Amino acid sequence: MSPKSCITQLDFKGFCQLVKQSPKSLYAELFTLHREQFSIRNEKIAVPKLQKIFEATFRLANSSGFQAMTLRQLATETGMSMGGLYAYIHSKDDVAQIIHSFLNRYCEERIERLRSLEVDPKSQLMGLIRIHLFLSELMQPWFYFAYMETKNLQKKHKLIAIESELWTENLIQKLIEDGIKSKQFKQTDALLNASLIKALLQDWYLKRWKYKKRKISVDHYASQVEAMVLNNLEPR
Amino acid sequence: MSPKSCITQLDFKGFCQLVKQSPKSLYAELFTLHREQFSIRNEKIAVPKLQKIFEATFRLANSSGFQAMTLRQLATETGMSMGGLYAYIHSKDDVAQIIHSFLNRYCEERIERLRSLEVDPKSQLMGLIRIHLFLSELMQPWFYFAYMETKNLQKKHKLIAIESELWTENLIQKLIEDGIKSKQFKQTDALLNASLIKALLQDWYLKRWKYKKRKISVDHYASQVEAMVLNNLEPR
DNA sequence: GTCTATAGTGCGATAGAC
DNA sequence: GTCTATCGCACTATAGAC
Repeated sequence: MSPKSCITQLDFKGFCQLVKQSPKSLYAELFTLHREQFSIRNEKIAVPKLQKIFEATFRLANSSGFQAMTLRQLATETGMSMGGLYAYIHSKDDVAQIIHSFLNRYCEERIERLRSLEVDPKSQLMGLIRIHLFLSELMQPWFYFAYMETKNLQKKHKLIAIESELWTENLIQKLIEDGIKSKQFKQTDALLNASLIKALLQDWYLKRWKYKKRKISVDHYASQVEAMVLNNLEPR
Repeated sequence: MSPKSCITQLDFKGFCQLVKQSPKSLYAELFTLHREQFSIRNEKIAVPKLQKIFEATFRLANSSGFQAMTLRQLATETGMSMGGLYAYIHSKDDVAQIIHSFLNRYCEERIERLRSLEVDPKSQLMGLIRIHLFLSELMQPWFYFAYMETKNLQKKHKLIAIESELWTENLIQKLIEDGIKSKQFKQTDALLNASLIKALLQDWYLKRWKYKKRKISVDHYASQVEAMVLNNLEPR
């Protein structure tokens, strides 16, 4: 797909073709990035096991909390033994830390790459909203986990998580400020508006169960958020 | 204060005078409502201890999760012994359950009482937004706890929590629909708009640390949310 | 690389003195 | 009503066979 295609006109299906992500490629990337943390050396063996481990972690942790999940449950759920599990993770907390740091690197890389496809502030902002929603749709359990389990992290990793929360917000804020300068947007509190937009983006992955039940697609949600944001930012 | 005073013109200070809540009255109400769950009979002794227990629970659980909090920590933090603690709670899960069900009853009662002070749909909606924000400001640790720890509850109590999430959303939805009928609002998807408004309301207590750091008051936040909602619902 | 078996820890909860 | 002391259990993590 041409890198010149506008994100603002992209739907979720098009987005998926653009990022070409499969479960296999995802966990291969995870294995490469965190190689030194695993005792396993053989990628062919590791990748499918990692997929099992992380998918089971999301099932268990996202339904009753990471702290409540025991490694015995995780072993049962993955069909592995306790000992087998420990070839892939050094400790329970390691799993949470890997999820957080992999998700951060993964998303920042994609956002940086895709958002440069638009030129004017308004299109860039609309593009960023779509990218964020589509990414969180593609990686919903990861986003949900990262949001709910941040406070279980050690202080060091907690600070990184907070920085990452503020990073997206900052991007949004800058785009609003640029839009005000170029008269596409009216004068307004850019930072507070950025926070409110962030809240709308996060609700998509925090309340997925609700939207799924109501059969609201991510494309429909994106267009509603875009409309709300524009109604609030554009001069009347 | 006169019950005729409009909520739409109320600030947080006025709201506090209206509900006349003090820590003591709050925990007295909690003791009365959950009397049968405590072994303690003497209210004079129980109320200050309950305050200590719940405030310590919020400190510990809201910073690193309820599951991670141990009863030994809670005992240290309250200056009580393990044995002493068990005169007030029958189990650790009891604490979470009491927080959830007390908060629900507490808020529903206040919302029902206050929201009837307005007449037209638009004012009612603005009033409901303010009441919700002010209540969550007054009881921030409670709201935060309820949001983050819902999934730790047993199935039975989890369902009640979900119902409560949908209850407010339903109120908002109905007010939007009424506003559409009375032509105050333009034709729009009332339910989806209600969800988005809910997300904005929840962000206030979920990201309190952020707003506090930026010195954004609940009054300012409320006016921004109101503006955003009206820009989106009113005809251009 | 994966298993079974188990060591060692720290938890929630209780019994009984005061 | 509150304390100290302790029980029994389930957990994380590891050692050693295969």
